[in-house]
Amino acid sequence: MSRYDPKVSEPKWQAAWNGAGCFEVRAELDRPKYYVLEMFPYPSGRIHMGHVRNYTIGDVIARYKRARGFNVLHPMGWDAFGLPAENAAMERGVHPATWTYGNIDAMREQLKSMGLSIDWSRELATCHPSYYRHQQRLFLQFLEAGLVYRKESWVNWDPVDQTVLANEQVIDGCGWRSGAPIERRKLSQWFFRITAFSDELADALDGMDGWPEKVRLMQRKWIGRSEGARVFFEVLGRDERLEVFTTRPDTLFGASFCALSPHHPLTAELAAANPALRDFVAECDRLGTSEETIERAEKQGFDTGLRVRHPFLPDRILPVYVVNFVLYEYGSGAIFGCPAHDQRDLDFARKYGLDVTPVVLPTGQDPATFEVGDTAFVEDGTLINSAFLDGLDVAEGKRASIARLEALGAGKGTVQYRLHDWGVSRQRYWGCPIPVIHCPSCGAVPVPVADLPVALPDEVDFSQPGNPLARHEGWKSVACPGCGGAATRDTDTMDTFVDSSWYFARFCAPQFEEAPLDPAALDYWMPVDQYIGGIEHAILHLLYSRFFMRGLKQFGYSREAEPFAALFTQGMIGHETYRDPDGKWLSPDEVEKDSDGGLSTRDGRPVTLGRVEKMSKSKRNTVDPTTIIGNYGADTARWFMLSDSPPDRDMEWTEAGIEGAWRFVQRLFRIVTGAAPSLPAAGSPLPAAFGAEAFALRRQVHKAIEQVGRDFESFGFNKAVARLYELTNALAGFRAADEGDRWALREACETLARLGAPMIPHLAEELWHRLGRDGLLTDQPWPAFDPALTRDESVTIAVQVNGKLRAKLDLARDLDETSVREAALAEEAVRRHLDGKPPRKVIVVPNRVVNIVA
RNA sequence: GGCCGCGUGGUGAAAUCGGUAGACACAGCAGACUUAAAAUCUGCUUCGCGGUAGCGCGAGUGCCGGUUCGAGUCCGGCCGCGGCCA
Repeated sequence: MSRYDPKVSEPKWQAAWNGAGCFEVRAELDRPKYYVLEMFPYPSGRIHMGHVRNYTIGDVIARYKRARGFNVLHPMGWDAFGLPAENAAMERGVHPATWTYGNIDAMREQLKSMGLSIDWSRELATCHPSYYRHQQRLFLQFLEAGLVYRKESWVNWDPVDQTVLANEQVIDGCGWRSGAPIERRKLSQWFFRITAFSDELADALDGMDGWPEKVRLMQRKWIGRSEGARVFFEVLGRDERLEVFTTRPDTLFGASFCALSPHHPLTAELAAANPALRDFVAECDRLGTSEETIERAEKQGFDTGLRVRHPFLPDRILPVYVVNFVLYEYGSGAIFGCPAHDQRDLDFARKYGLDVTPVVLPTGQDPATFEVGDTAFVEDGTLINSAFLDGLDVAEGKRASIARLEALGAGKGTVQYRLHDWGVSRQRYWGCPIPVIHCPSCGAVPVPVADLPVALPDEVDFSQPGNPLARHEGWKSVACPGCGGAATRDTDTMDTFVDSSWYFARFCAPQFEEAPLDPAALDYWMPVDQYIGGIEHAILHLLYSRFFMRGLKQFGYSREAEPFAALFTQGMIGHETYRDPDGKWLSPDEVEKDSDGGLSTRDGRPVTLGRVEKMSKSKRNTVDPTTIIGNYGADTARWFMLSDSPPDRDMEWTEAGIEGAWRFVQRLFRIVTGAAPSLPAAGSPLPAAFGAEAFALRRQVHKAIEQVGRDFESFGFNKAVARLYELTNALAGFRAADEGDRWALREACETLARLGAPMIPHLAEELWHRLGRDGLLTDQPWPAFDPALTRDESVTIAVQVNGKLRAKLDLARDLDETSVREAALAEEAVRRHLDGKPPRKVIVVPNRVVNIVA
């Protein structure tokens, strides 16, 4: 018998789908839509296993929903701007555009070989002027709406990439891409006013039940809404007040000092006249801006000599320090320190010998003896030593303190967020140019819409570090659109997160030219019904997209404020790691398994097996999807991806696993094609009667239809795989003897193909064809199950004595309780365990269990 | 340190509403076919004890306790792993 050859079948069916235009869709208002989207890839040049998993999951959903009658939008594009293209230009002298478009061509071919049900007519690349032109238009609309602004600000400067990074792109004080330690610099930057939506972005999370709770929590924390108060302290000898922010106005009576951020304006003013303070600030700067580093660093302060007056106690005078643990970006950049109830303040107070007065008493403690040692008391309790607040709890104390501050004009209740506005200026070439012209007399002037796009110049010089656009005089110099005078373009480009903040909306009408987005198309397709991608984008990309969507709504492009109705985050793919005797990492194809299970290199040196880790170039434990698809075909790769591990969990790629999937693909082909010649003609009428075997097979078939459908709806692909294994096993052991048997066998074979189609689409088409069916299986609706066949008429009931299984009964479904009880008590094993005594109690759970209490 | 998630055979896992723990697969073992190997097919495979065997008994879902006729599932405490935040 011939083997299934994916090298022949897969291109054949891909061509057939392509020729029939199966996946090219348009808005059809009378049909329900379903928009499936996987996070679009960065065109690095090759797909990796993470992509295979991501796009396989999405494709199963897309194909399943399509069979279920939905008008499915499943597009693909390229997140094509970004630094690697420039690195390639610097290292290899290839133009970023050439490099990027070449990579896109290569990866498109790889993705196509997976047999994905993608509407390729909608393909877009963010680096193409036909895309970024619209992005520039959107930028100007955000600008007009006051949602984009320019300000001087401290930035995280990546000295290796020579660019600015957003706070969230700084990880452990280092650039997220380069890994280089970050420096602080002050630059003029463009910002998206994401904080205009802080409350809304946080509040809307509550209703987003299609998102994992984990991601919603991460976003909520990122936004970091906290309620507190601004408190004004009178500065002695100066005609000004120091404003501090606190989340604990209830602890004001425990204040023993005030502290300024090294970047507070007052610090700068004092430092101008004080070299020692200047040195201290410089030392703080070396810490970087990472909150974690700052938190871990030893608390240090510098007494400015300034003194302030306590707002409630005119006689209480507090010292003002500049400290290394207060962030200028958060709150007002100044705090009051209450050592007894804040750990950082306590560490600081102990170091500098400041007063520690407890003002919150833990429940059950005696105020006369309660003392704070090395650990601040941060929980709820009763306020003491606090005049009019005494006796209140923390929440009441906050309210009362704020009320008094407001009455005295010494403060105000306020809400603070951790979220900052989104700085998007990047000093790079390969990004979307910011469509603004700087004129000496008119200031920052938007590029007129008619002049868009502001296209990137082709001629660029990458021989020096820094931004080639800033050195490109021919491109930079323009006439001011306002006054006509000599002016220069903004030479920064946008953070690539801007590109990915609206691509999903552009997919709705990617060729629409009049405007960035077609409101009618968005109205039909948006929101994305199912978004699928990695957890690493849980905060930034998803939060920026949610912000952008609110802008798009405001500009009338969208009626929806949320882009993604449901989100699924897939797990990572791991692989064993290997090292040679020198400790160097080895790739899986450099390692051989000996007959006794030991590992060695091809030249016979011993190999140390390391633990399973996420596939990465540095550990060399990657497996190339092209090789896998070349050797086994796309269906085998897809099948293994979906088997065994639930898709949200990390999975391990193994040789044995892919071999097992390959064997299944072959087995399924063998069984179905082996049975095909003996089957009744396709579409033969239902026989009048079935034998017991055929009836049992039909039951299993219809149960599988019900279960696999349910599994797909709930992302239980591993369970769907298990059901199809079961069905295949049943089919393999089935011997058809009469016409009814053969009819049931055809039904089983066809069902197997149809249920498997979303996961192994090429093989399913091949089987459908070999079973004598015309047309494409891809165009077939999802099979319906007969509810009469999914309910067994007899059930197995477990009989327990004192909760322990003693017997099993095969009884008619829904048999009356008395009969079930009798049957259970009549069991020999039950009688043995009852030891002749009457049962004390018998619990009968219909169709499931009988528990006899002895 | 805080918050969240997860702990089930040799391995990945399943158990949908508190009701037969281990479906399905991988790996392993035994057998059939074959000159042989591969492939394929059949069977076994949670652990312990007893029995020639069918089978019986006991234990068992990280640990300790609780609720319940009945707990992998619910509750409390602990331990371990992972993630996020600090």
